[in-house]
Amino acid sequence: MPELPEVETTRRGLLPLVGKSVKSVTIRHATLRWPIPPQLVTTLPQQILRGITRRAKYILCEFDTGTLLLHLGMSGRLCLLDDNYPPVKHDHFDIEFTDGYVLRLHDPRRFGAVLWLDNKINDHVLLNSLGPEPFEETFNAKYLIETFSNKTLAIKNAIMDGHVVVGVGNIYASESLFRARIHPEIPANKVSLKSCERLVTEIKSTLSDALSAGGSSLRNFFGADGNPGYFQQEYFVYGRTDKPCKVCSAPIKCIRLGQRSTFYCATCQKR
DNA sequence: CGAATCTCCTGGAGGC
DNA sequence: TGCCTCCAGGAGATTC
Repeated sequence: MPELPEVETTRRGLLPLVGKSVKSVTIRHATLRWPIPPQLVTTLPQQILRGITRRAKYILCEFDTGTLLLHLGMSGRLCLLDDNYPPVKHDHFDIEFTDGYVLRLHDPRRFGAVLWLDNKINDHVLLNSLGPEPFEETFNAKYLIETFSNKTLAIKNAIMDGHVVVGVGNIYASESLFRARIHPEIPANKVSLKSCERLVTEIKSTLSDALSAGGSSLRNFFGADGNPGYFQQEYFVYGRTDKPCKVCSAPIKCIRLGQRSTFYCATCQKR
């Protein structure tokens, strides 16, 4: 499932499309997380793609009359094709450009989204209450302490909440907590300032390490060019149940937290 | 309000 | 080979 580094890698891979003019839009399977708006077929053609930005895990394609919001869900992949190749199963949505390039959404589990935002995008309900981007200066230990002050839920669940900070998915939540030596079950409001400082540092470095590695490592991620644009990244704890901790050799534990697998080292991450 | 649970969906893995 | 069950997971919706 694409986490923030995969989404950002995908966005960068799509940048060659900026400046190009839309020729046609094809919707093959409209029922993603929400229905793909049918009016895209008539509104997008002849518009020029002005820019591609990102907020949280949303990819935002700017046109003159609005913004196309793309989300990859868990199994989504955006391919940049140099010709209109025959679609395969789960190729749900295409934007064909006048020079032959095609932006194609492939999403087997259909948790992804394609939406059209008319208004100022920051007013949209999906975007207007998001927390800071992890790489922003405003995401710091002081902010975390204040945000956590009334939160009793487990710290791991807290950092996966997009209203706290965006872009920390299940893999990087476990990885960041390990690197910060924080037990995932500690109530958020019990995490000390020192620990929050380490956590902020490690969330930033974990995500930026993954970004420089070209995304993450899950089997269904592909770069925007359609190739497996990643290499297997070494995790400290994620998916390493019972394997030795890379720091202390104790066996890695796996528990369920908020219906999600959570990995940690009981020796390195004290309660 | 916060917190926990439910839900969407398909493919792959494992059991028999 | 086939069928069944379980699991994976982003994040909004629902419930308490």
